[in-house]
Amino acid sequence: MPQAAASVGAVQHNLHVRIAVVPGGGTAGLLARLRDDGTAEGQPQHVPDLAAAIVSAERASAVRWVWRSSQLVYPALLRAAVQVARCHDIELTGALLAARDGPAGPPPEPVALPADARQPLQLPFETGGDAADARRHELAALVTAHADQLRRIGADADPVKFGLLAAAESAGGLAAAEMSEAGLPWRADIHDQLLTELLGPRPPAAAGPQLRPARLAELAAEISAALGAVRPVNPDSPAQLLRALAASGIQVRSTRSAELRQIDHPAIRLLLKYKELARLHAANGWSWLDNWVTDGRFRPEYVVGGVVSGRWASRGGGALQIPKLLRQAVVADPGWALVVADAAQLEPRILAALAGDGAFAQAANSDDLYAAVAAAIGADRAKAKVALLSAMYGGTGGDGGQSLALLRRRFPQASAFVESAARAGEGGRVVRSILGRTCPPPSAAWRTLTSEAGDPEEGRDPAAGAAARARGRFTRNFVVQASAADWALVLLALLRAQLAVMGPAAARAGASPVPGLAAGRPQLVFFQHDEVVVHCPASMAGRVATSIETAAAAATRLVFGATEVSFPMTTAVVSCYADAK
DNA sequence: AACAGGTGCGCG
DNA sequence: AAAGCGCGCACCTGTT
Repeated sequence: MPQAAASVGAVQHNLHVRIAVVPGGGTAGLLARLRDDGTAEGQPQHVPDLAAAIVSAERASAVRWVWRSSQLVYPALLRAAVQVARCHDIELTGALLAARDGPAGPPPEPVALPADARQPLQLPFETGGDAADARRHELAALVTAHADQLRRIGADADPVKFGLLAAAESAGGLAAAEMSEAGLPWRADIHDQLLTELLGPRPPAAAGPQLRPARLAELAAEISAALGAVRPVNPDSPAQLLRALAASGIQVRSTRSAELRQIDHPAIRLLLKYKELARLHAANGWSWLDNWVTDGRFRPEYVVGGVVSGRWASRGGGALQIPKLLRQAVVADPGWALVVADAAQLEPRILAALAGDGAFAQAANSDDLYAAVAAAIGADRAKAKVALLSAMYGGTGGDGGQSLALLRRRFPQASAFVESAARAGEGGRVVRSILGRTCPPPSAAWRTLTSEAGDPEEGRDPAAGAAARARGRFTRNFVVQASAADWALVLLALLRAQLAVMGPAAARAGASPVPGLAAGRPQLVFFQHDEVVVHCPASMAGRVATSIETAAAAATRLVFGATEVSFPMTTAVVSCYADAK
């Protein structure tokens, strides 16, 4: 399928014409064509209309745009309805290299920037020689930094994989900006109705932000009464609550829901209900709606590589912690559909592919990995799942300890793989993901604590052993979580490329819901670790679903080469997000 | 009034 | 049901 072949190019970092870009001076910009070694070819070119220059260069050939940061440069282009196929993001790639090389590594060569560089394309008019000079210097610094990064990628122990990581991370930066621009379809009316049903009518703003909605006020009063408290207890205050619970004979160490659920008491039932509703009100109530949803779209800001493992984080709006309840408010536009796909049981499958454990890979070739593992060790599915998660996260196994032992015996190589990562972490070493993302080194405080002489298990600060084991759990998990993030990122990059070459649906499928982005085209609108959501004309949903399958298979091949392990996607075409599985 | 740290809970 | 890992955010409380 030519489409798939084209999309693989999206994450191969060395196949395209590279052009360095410095925007600035109103709609203008400065361009420099680069040779394979990253040096500039000829003189920098000043273009009065950067957006137009980018569009025409993209039409002429396959370009990888080299710029400081998609986060800075790309939103303005998107608002001008310009999408690019691929880029080299200096900041994101620099972070990957810095994590790999550490403080002792080559000094990062920062791109020297004028003070106004954080607002690209904002200056309405060319302001004369000084600004133009600054941009020429910025371009020179950019070209130098890029050449340095290419050299350092090439010097990696596995330059192909690390180059793939840099390309995928850069593609992630483009996808993140596009997703923020497109926004997740969000029906404020449905959200508001849900809040009103659960909490009571929205308190008038004049009453002040501290006023509880009716249902919460009612529950708070009932909790105080049920605890026989003389003065009203604020259920939002763990300290007050702990005292009031103790006074009525309820002994708990904390006020966590998990602990309270063990207790059978009328006040506790009310309290658990209060906590659930208060959380909804505080985190995703009317003020969230006011702040984050406009024109029927939720537009969060994603932080690509914001988690050390390479997962994305988000800034504001809690985009990656949207409660499942509120998926009811995520509804496709009329005539459009949501294609929701998540990678089933991703992390244990990743471990299977990483560890090269034949028996485990065979189990991971099943649609239900946990069931296959259960059959292999002769335990029930629930126990097998707990044991497997314990093996990946460093848990003690609890009452699943026996299953954990069976797991070690039946899948020795997979066990050894995570154990070895744990030992590395305990010893203060760093570990890397399959594509070469590197975990942070231990802090100076950790080194001081753990480096005291003596037997690791006795005769020293017990906190040292605890700290070493905690780091072991971190690195044990890192190799799996970060490799899963690698795989998901490559999938995202490939999918994005496939969607971009899908022609727009027939005009009558409806107008684009996103002015500025190509009309009638499928749009990525959400990415949450191992799950993607595409908003597309309903007539294209089948093709989008197929693209996701194709992208998953291609990602597996690029990241792991030939492997027996399968990575099935659970895909649903729905009009409401809540209806997906 | 602003800030830091602790607590708690949503998501994967 | 939580447990092991990774996050962001809101609220409370004590301090500056």
